[in-house]
Amino acid sequence: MTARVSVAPQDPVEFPGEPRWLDADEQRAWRAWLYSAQLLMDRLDRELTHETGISHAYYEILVALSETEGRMLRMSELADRCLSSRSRLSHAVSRLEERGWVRRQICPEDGRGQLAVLTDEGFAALEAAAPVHVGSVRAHLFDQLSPGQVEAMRDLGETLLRHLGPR
Amino acid sequence: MTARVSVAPQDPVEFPGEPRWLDADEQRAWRAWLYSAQLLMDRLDRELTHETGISHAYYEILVALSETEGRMLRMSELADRCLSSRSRLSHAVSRLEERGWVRRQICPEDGRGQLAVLTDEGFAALEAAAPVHVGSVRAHLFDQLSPGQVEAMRDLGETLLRHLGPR
DNA sequence: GTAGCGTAGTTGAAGGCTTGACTATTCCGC
DNA sequence: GCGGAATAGTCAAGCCTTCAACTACGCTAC
Repeated sequence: MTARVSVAPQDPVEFPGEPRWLDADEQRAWRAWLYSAQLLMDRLDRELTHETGISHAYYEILVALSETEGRMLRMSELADRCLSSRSRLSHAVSRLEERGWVRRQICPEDGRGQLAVLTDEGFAALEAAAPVHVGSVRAHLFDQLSPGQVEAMRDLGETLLRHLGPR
Repeated sequence: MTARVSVAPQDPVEFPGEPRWLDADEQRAWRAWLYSAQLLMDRLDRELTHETGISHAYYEILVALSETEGRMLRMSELADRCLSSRSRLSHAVSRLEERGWVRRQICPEDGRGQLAVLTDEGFAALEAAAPVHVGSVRAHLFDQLSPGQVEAMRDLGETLLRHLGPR
């Protein structure tokens, strides 16, 4: 993490000069954010996987598909929505195909493209998993926060998204 | 159904009946948090790995060791501080050992235990990486936020940690 | 029509992570 | 001391992700 190690006055190319180290308050804020984010994601993923056999990554794919007209999306569009690389998504869809939850279909408008289509079995699996996931998010996130904190969380997230966000 | 082996000393969550679904505001807050957290972590890890060849996971191990008296820790203590499983840490330390940055040492007080010790080379690698990491955290996090937002971030993180947190 | 380039998506190898089993050691009650 | 339970750590198998090719198609200009 942000160790306060002193460094020789030699300039690394991209980050020249002595960096502005984090002060004690920033340290504390950063660690609290990092630890809580890691623990929360880990917890949600574990509970979902354990109760339903669906990892959070797979869950996001199923959700993204279920929210579209026709329950289908181009592979790259799906990858973008899931914050996933093309390659990663391709592998993941292959594994979902093996489970019978998604199938591939050649895209009519663009011969290069593929459509990932959510099957009825896939939708049923999602329906079964959704209450578990919502339960976890409530228990470990919303039930722990005041309305003001929820508001702050949204504000924080949206501010960061404006900087990091999809282009 | 599932055996539900609870690893953490925490109540397993029950998911009875119809869940309390997220309303539109909660949805929005949740997605903003989730996406921003994923993007930020991904960004920090990528920049660090790209500039220094050290992944964020390895960086955390080096930092944890560097902050202790004697720059050494028991394997399990190190795993806890890095939010890592024992197995994962054991693998990671093996790879850090191959790089010459950490070495294992039998624990004098407990024959079962191992100490992970940060070498001088490891400390030097950390010194070189630290400015890069701090630069990323500043650029993508603190430079984007107002003082009030930083305060809110700390509050949020600490509130969640009280619920999820270690022991 | 075809050359050249950009885009969409897949693939395979390499390596990291997780799970569960396994060894070795210590602790504790007798 | 001794036997059983608990603890520390490692290891192997399998899954997942990444990276760097690679195939296939579309678009534009000549």
